[in-house]
Amino acid sequence: MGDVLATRPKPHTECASCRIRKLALFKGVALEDLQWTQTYRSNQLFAAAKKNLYEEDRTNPYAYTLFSGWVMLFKSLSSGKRQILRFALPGDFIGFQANLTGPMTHSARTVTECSFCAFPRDNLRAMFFERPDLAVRIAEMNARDMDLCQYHLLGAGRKSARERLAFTLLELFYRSIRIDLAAGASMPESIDFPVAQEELGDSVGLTTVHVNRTLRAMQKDDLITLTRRRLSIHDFDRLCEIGHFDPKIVLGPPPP
Amino acid sequence: MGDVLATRPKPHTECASCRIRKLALFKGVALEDLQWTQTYRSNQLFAAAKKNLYEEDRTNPYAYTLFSGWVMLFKSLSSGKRQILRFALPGDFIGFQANLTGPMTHSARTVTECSFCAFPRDNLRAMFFERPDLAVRIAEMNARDMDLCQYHLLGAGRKSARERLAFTLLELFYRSIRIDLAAGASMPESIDFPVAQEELGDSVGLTTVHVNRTLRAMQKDDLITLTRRRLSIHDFDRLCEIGHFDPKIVLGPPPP
DNA sequence: CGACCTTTTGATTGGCGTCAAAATCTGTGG
DNA sequence: CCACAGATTTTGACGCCAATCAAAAGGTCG
Repeated sequence: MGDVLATRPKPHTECASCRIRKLALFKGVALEDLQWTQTYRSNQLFAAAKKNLYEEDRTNPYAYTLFSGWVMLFKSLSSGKRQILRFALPGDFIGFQANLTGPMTHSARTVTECSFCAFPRDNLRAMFFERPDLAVRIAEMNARDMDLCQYHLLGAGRKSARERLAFTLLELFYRSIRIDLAAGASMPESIDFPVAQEELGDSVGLTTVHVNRTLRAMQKDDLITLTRRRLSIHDFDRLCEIGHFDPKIVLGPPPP
Repeated sequence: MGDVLATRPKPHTECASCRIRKLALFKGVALEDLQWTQTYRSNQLFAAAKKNLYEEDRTNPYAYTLFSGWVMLFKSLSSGKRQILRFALPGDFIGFQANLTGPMTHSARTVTECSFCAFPRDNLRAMFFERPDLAVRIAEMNARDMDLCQYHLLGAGRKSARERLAFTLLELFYRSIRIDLAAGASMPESIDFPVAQEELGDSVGLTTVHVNRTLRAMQKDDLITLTRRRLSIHDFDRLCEIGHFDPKIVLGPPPP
């Protein structure tokens, strides 16, 4: 509810923010142009883990580019059930929606500590008209998010528990290493994985209990290991097949 | 598969296309500007019911504005299972996605006879840069589609069969009367409903058999009637409550 | 160290899927 | 206008995947 966003200037590694800029909204934008957008944005913000950024049905004056940390976006039912729509990772743009001045259509909450930069939402339209390249870029980023949403709809509607989890684990794995891969690093076998099993369940449409049983079974089959906030994938090929996942979904087509 | 799109110049009512223009991509665009876009688009096209417009994983040179008829967009699994992502209704823009030159991320197939206008996809980017207002409009339409997709994800992940069907029936009802309502007509009690129960199932993530049983039960409870391609809604309030549906989702906030 | 999460395990239930077949509708050609 | 094939809807019996209920076992952090 009343979790407010703090503007602490301290706990943040400088280089993360810099690396992100190369992938986020301003990818490929010249430096002087970045100065230009300063007029449209406020300062860098920070939030602790498990803080609400904004809530469904309430207005929120900002949209954000996430610099570091994981955020979950979700919708809730009056019954208390919750569906996570997607996890936002560093570089993602969140809070953009059709009705820029109306109430939010979903809630956002930090999973880990996060840092981001906020854009006043009522400036966005003006900014797009002045900078069509940014508008196109937003449209494309949004289309990518849409694509992911459709994959998850396919999963929730038509896949078994194991298939859904395989897909989601692979998706988060590849998304989380994408930045490093782009920088030429080799593929790691494991990643930091700050998502609790309850949140995994809310993301794929299963109960915590069933998520636990299914993960356990997948571990016994030597597909993955998932312990104390760390995810290892042991058999990419088999897991991709089970989850109907193709790394290209996240990484894009391989360069020629 | 090889269902090709015919360019028949005949069976089409003129006024439908005209009404649609007021809601579609070019809503509020001056007439002379519409001429301008002629250079970017090809002629009006027609297709019979149950024809494929384009297919997942294959490239398709066009994006479309639908003028009349219903189209279903869906993803398939190798197992043959299918998930309908959304139904496109007159005025909707289809075939836009993050990777404009790459293969389609989903398939499209006509439900009824349809007419539409096609845009060469590789011109779209150029068009957006020349006309930022259209880029913004695309971004907004896309964001609205995204919002709907998220509602369906919530449904497939967290709602019961009856709740999902209530939502989808109401959504299609309101979307289908939206154009007439905007023209000042009063709310009808029933609409043409060309969607088979199998397709309803593929849309909400249920089997045909269970869709049938659930619809039947909802009819017994005097909520709806659904026979021979016609949907009547008898108790809007109760159905909205069951489906967690708010007409504002489709109609937007009421004018002040 | 103690309160509170998060994970794990067991027992039981139930909503929806699966399989099968009949009934009804649709449209197409004779 | 009827006959017939194929599509769509309807009904019944049965099974299973995942939900629910309950509680123990770790982990984490003040």
